[in-house]
Amino acid sequence: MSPFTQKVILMIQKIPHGKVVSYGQVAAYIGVPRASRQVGWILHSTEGKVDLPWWRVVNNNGYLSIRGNDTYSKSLQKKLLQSEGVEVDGQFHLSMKEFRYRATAEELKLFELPYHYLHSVISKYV
DNA sequence: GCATTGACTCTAG
DNA sequence: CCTAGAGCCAATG
Repeated sequence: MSPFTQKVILMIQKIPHGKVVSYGQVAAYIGVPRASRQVGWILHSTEGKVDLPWWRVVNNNGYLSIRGNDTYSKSLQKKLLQSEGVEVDGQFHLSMKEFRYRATAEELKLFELPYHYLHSVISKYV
């Protein structure tokens, strides 16, 4: 397991109950701002193998973008989100404005991001 | 090493 | 609000 993968997992595990983040946000928070697709890729490849709140990761416009139709599906993701208070509509859409988790500098400390970069990603997700 | 593959994102129109 | 297209980069074979 690469350092990148470990950071992705760690970041996802920090998402609080009842909140969501986007794939790109996870990537940005660990210091690789354009690696959103890899975050999705990792989530797919580790499904069922790693203990992490995968359902709290959605795309940046608020839609659930999990692809699976069987065990891991949009329906399951919707159910899990709603069970923790996140409202998801019939189009599998939710309000990022309302439910997005915003990390603080303190919470991102372990990723050792350069000072100016750290503050730019924090201000990016207001 | 090279090509392919995405649970992505951003911009333009 | 929607669609198309380009860019993205870790993981795989």
